[in-house]
Amino acid sequence: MPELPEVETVRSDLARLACGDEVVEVKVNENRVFRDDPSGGRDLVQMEGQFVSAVMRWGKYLILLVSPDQNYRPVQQFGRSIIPSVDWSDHAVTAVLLHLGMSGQILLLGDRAEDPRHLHLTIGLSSGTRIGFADTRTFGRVLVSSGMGAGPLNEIRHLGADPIQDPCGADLAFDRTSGSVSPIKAQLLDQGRICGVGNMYADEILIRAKVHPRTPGTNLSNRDISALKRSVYRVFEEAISLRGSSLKDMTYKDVSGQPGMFQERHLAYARAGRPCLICGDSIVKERFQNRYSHFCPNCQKLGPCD
DNA sequence: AGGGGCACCTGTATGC
DNA sequence: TGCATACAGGTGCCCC
Ligand SMILES: [Zn+2]
Repeated sequence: MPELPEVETVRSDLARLACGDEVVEVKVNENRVFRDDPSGGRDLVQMEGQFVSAVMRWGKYLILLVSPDQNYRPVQQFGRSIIPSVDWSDHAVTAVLLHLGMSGQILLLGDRAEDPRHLHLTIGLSSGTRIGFADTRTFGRVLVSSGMGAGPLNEIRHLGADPIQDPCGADLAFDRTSGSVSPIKAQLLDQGRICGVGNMYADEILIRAKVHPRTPGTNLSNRDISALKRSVYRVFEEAISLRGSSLKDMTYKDVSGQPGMFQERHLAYARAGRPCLICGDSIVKERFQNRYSHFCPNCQKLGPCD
């Protein structure tokens, strides 16, 4: 599943492939990807003839900046705090937002005869490169942002701190954690507090911090909060360097179809019944809010008394 | 206000 | 073999 490290891997590959290229052709095969786009995809088609200025990311959203000016580049293209602070109101720039949902893939396409199934959208570039958006479960979506100017894009205004993009991302993200009774895992999954964490990385963060997923925020010590912050960085930085996690189902692969390698470092996710790599006890799998949590009942205790 | 529940979707795996 | 069911889960919306 594409979460922050997978989307970041796609972002950096796509930036290398597409920056400076002209959008020659936009082809739409499946209108449902535009269900949240006010123009139903027409605005994207009208970008033919414009140029890719940058490929950015906030949480699990990919952000393509497209401009009629071939030489325009946003000031902080490779820096941090891009979305909240850069003022591009003096440029003719449009942001295209892509969310991969559960099974969305950005793919570097080859021969047309070998196009994959569920290819909903293709973007042809002047270099000859064809970029595809394929998505079997169709939870992914694409939309052209309505508002550019100072401050965040309207459509992702609700997102909280991005722990990698924001200089103090994890500090910002955890400032309200111990004031809420919500289970810590629900707080990690809340994109309005910290964005980019999904079910898989939530479990990997929690087991490294030795915190039980159902611990209410109000029961967390300062030590727990510090451990959680450190785990967020540890997990995301290592997962990005290993190009994300690809499981058996291969719902995530990179733009060239290659798997990531962070799944080999998993301590909890998809390891139910196998030994905890810290203490040897069996990892358990437990229903949690329409998903599953994977954790070690010995390393991650719920209360002070058990 | 904020938290819980659910719809959306389809390929794969499992059970009878 | 075939049909039914479970499962994977991010997001947004409804409801309390
Ligand atoms: Zn353990």
